[in-house]
Amino acid sequence: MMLCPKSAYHHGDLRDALLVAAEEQLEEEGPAGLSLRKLGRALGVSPGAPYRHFEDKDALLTELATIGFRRLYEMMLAEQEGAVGGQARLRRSGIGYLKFAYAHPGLFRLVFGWMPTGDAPQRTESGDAAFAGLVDILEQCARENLLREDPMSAGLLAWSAVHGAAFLMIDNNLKLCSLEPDPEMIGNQLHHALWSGIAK
Amino acid sequence: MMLCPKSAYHHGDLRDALLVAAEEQLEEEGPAGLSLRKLGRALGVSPGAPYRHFEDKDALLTELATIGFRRLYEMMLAEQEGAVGGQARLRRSGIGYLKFAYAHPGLFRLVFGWMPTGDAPQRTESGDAAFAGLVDILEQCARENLLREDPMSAGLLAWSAVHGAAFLMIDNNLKLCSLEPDPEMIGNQLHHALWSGIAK
DNA sequence: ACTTGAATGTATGCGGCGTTCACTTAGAAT
DNA sequence: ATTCTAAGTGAACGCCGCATACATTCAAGT
Repeated sequence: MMLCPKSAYHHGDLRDALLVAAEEQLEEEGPAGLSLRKLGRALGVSPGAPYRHFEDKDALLTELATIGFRRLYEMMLAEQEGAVGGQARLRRSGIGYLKFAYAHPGLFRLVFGWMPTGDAPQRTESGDAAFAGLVDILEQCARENLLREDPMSAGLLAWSAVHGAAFLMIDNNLKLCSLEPDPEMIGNQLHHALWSGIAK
Repeated sequence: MMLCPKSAYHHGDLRDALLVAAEEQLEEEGPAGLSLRKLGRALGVSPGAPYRHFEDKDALLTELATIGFRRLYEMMLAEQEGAVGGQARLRRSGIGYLKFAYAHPGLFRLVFGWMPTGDAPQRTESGDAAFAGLVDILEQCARENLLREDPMSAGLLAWSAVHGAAFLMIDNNLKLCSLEPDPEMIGNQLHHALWSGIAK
């Protein structure tokens, strides 16, 4: 392992460098503006070099999406740290979801909105894990006898709501509701209405 | 207006033909796979011809997004036809939203997920109109004394939920909840949980 | 009917991109 | 020291977005 490359010829850690630079370009210019050649140029490497580490552009984006999904899940876990009770955990993990989307809108959109040629299996695995986390929380709620419905139905609504709010936030559509794009605030408001329903 | 072009030179209705063909390509290959040259080729016209009708590729996509937003709104209106009472209207228009996303996933993603260089004003207008429709329904609910919260808060949750469910549906993530991507069913389930809340 | 100007489509070319491939280099294993 | 392999080079191909100069058709206006 060569962490400090002395030779200009071999970069030493091109694969990781590509992923880091790719995420940066993704946030700045979207998936269309991301170019392997540009990445190579930015890292002082030839146009063909990235292909030693990724089969093609889709492969890089798929890996980025997989990493992004894992980081989203980690953010949800980190945010529930210390929360006790199913309701609090649900609220905090939703806020984690929104915080991630707000901090990394390009990556968030890549993870969900952009499917690199037919359901990459690794990405789906990450998704399974994240959803399993949500179900775990809702099952705790069920054990605590808090739920009106079965965990799956509640899970659909909870996930849909936070997922949709994340998109509305990063697409700057919240102004239609006269709301600021503040993950903490939106998350709390969402949770409140979700928990007790919108009807009398 | 020349609807049946006799001369091979002038297409006669290239602009509309481009939009139609573009939507087709969008659904088949996504916004990245959509190419003005390919559209020209498919319509038997030179590579530069589309630029007589659209300033650039972004302009075409922006127009497509604007049209898509309007059609989404129309589908929501059509679906509430005949429904009386705020609650029924809310449920039906949500189902219209989901039906549109399910029928035109590429267009739906374009409308929301893809922002062609900085907030095209027309697209935003269409969004305003659609959201105004939602607010109208919720204000009717408020007049009927059905709502626990103010219309805006309820609107945030309702829109978020249906928006998120639409994305989960077209990204084929509903299988994580063991649910079929059936707009009518999902819409009803969502509405039920939304209306009464998930908690006891 | 004739002219004229605008609208529409063609031909061509530039630079960037994804991708491939034959070649070179550097470092590790023997 | 030799060999083997992973990593990078540089040139090439075709496609793309886009710009420009040119050609053709249509619709008035006289």
